[in-house]
Amino acid sequence: MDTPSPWLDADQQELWQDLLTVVIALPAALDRQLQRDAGISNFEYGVLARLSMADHVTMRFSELARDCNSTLPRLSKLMDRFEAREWIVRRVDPSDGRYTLATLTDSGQQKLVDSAPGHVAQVRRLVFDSLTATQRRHFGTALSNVAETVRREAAGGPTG
Amino acid sequence: MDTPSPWLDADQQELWQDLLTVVIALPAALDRQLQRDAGISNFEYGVLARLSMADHVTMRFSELARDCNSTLPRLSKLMDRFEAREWIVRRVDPSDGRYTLATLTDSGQQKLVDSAPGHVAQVRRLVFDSLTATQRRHFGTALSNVAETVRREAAGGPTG
DNA sequence: CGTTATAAGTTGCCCAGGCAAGTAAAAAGC
DNA sequence: GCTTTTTACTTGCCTGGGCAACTTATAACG
Repeated sequence: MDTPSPWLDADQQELWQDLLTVVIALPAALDRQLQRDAGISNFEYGVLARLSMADHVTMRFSELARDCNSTLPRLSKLMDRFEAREWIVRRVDPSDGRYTLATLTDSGQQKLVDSAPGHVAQVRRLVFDSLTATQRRHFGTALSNVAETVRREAAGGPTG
Repeated sequence: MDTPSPWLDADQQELWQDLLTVVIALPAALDRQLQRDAGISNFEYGVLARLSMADHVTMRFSELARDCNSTLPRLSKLMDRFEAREWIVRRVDPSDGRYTLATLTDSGQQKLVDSAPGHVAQVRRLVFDSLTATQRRHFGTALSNVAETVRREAAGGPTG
């Protein structure tokens, strides 16, 4: 392979700065709105949302962690809090004692329903309203590539 | 105004999931590489990089915080650590005692120079290599809009 | 000028999350 | 079938970062 120039050019720098702004400030903005209006974080919202879409509103911890871009310790501790608020119940998987199942309770579902509209509105406002229909398509395509690369990295990646 | 449909459609959902993956997993991947190869975080790298580009490698804390998407308390504590490692020196702005100036030391610059190549390579690998030239342009345009919106939100936003 | 208001940093308290070590259950090896 | 390994989750320890309260320095007001 030839020697790749070690630095980013001006265009790349600008894109990179904007991307940094988005990856840092966007989650912060989502957290602010959810914290203010619903007392939960963006991550917590995501877990409730994912569970609500599962069969019998029930999932294994490991699967839930993967889908929510989380680690197991992080999810385990979150579930402690959710259990205390009675938003989920924990039980050992009867078919394999290593797995733990989380099931969303009625009040957990209610919490999601209550906080969803404000959150969705915030997502619209911060992301979709900034883009034309064409831009949205292009953005989606490019983003899908980057997301795929990053997902692979998060798994075994180039190290494994 | 008419009633906006409260949910995202399928395309929007997909874009949104990819965006969530990127904003969560991309910083994590950057942190892993930098932590492993240089013992610093992505945020710390960004602060070193920004300072290195300033006149006399010196900036006011408030300005540095803005440019690095940081809060003052966060930056203040980071500077405690950097000062302990002698990567920066702190001094009161002689022209206005409220401001504090941070100046990058030689070893601070050295740290940046040492860690830059690996970091830049990681950025290339995770972002730019996933995109064609055309996608990169489109992506940059859309991203710039979103970044602008999010920056405004981080400042006074719609509340202020 | 003395008083009040505003701006820039700092500190303390608290909590979330990372990592490494520990536990428990199932699968593999022999 | 007993030991060893692997998988899934949990726990403890430690650090980073958010927020609110405090300190200090200038600006604005009268």
